[in-house]
Amino acid sequence: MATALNIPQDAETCEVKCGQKTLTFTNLQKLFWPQLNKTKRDVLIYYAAVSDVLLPHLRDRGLTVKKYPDGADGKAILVKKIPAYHPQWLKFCPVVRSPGIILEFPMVQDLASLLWIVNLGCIDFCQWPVRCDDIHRPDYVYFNLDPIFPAEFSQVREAALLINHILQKKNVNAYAKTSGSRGIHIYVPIYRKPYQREVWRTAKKVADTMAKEHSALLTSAHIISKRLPGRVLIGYNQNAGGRTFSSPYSLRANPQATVSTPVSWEELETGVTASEFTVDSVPPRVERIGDLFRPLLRPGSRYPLEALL
DNA sequence: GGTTGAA
DNA sequence: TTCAACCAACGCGGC
DNA sequence: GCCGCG
Repeated sequence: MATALNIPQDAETCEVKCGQKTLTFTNLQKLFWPQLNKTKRDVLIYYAAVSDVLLPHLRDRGLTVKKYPDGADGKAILVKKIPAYHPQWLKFCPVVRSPGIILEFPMVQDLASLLWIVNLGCIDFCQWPVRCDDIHRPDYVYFNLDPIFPAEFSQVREAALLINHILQKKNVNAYAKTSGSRGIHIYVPIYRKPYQREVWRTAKKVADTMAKEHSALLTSAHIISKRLPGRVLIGYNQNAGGRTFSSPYSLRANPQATVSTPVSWEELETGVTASEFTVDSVPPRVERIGDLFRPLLRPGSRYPLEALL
């Protein structure tokens, strides 16, 4: 059952009980998507509605927070250090950046933390691929598929299906979500053993091999000028240290208010588009089919990194 | 968007 | 009480 | 060492 947030339609501010915690929502009528007539209130209601499927993916992972004080078309402010005024129950993941310098990344451990961060003016969520108890060993390998002009989303789908087919031949199950804009993200859950660097090296090897063997469809070139037009980029560099991935079910700050949405391989075969998954359509979809990314949370669905080679 | 701290 | 300032930074390859 | 990239 989805979490419904009880905010009066026309309230400008509102106090909400979240278990023992009390949250104050502010500027609720602020238009975040003027063309869609969607407000900050709609963002809070969206995240509450999908919180059952979103929270397990965010749990124990550091986040980078992006604020959009002027809505989805406005400037974005990246906030790595949450200011001192945060509630005392918000949890952090301390990361030693260099000797004597410790950065504290916020973690969303419950609904209250999620909504407190959303109230800062946050639209999209980016999470670390590692959990805080072992910040050097990722939980998954990640490929970022992006169309290179004039390629379109249909080619990205085709590329995703090809990559899945190749991984299936290695008896590896992968999971896909729309990026929310023009691409698709592919996740392969791995045992937490190899260091980030090793995961990156393997991702590069896999991407380069696939691009070499299917050069009419794929490219893995890091340098933009070396990417052939009309191909699909299979990006591996997000596996490098210190990078974050956009979370599943994250809203995107684009004019359509799309959502980065897990999709099945069958859906990709029958031709879904990225634009059909939005702030309006995703909550009922999640109610209907649950979380297609749930296997990523189960220890039993993981592979040794070498299985991808 | 929210807060702090200076004017 | 008003108002400006602040709010990130790094790993990787290639050259 | 610096640039391009994300």
